[in-house]
Amino acid sequence: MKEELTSCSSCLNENCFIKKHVHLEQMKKYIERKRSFVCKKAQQFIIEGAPIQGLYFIYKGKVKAVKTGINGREQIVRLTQDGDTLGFRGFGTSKRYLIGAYALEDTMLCNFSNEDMLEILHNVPEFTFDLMLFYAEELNKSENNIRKIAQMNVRERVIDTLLYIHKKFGQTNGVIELDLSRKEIADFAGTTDEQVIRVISSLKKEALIKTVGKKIGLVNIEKLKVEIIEHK
DNA sequence: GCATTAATTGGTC
DNA sequence: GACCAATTAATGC
Repeated sequence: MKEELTSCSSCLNENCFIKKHVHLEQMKKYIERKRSFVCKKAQQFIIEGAPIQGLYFIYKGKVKAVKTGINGREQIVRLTQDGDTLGFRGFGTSKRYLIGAYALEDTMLCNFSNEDMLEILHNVPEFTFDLMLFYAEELNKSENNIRKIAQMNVRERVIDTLLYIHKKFGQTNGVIELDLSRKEIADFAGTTDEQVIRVISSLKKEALIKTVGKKIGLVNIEKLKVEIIEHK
């Protein structure tokens, strides 16, 4: 992971917490102290259980956050992209990261140290307020995910994750802009890769989706939405 | 082009 | 619906 220069002033991520408050005078000194680096595709930059080294912000790229479960099975708990925040779950209360994080493509990251983050939380109320709203929203999302995994069947869960990654990462040239393996879709939907493959091939037969190599494209989004509408 | 890895399919429990 | 095995497709080097 080599060091790289990313400047907040030229950053285009309007949804980034740091960027949102970069105009505040108190933020200046922290921004100067931030560290940034590039993480290559498939590399891990947060290790579950390792000591917390501050908060990460994605400058550009895509990342999965995972929790390791029983007999080594992984659960993808979050997928993130430009401007998103990582490592906030254990922040403040835990000394160690509660998740692991892997780059899904070459990703440029910004990192603020623990000390700086704590100082920001104490000194910049606008920032703290926004972060609190963010936590509330994230809590709601994760509760929704619990419900989905508990109540939806496999087909519905796969459709749901396809719709989710489609919405979050978009689709160009008819395929979703995110390189997830079938295994990773399974880790997200809480099932196995074989199940995912089976759902994908029946959806393909029904002409609701299409595949180009390992890439997936949604063809009939409305029909897919109808299938899971009662779980919304 | 070969070797490794991922996707797919079929079968068993 | 998970786990296993065999085949085929894709990808790295």
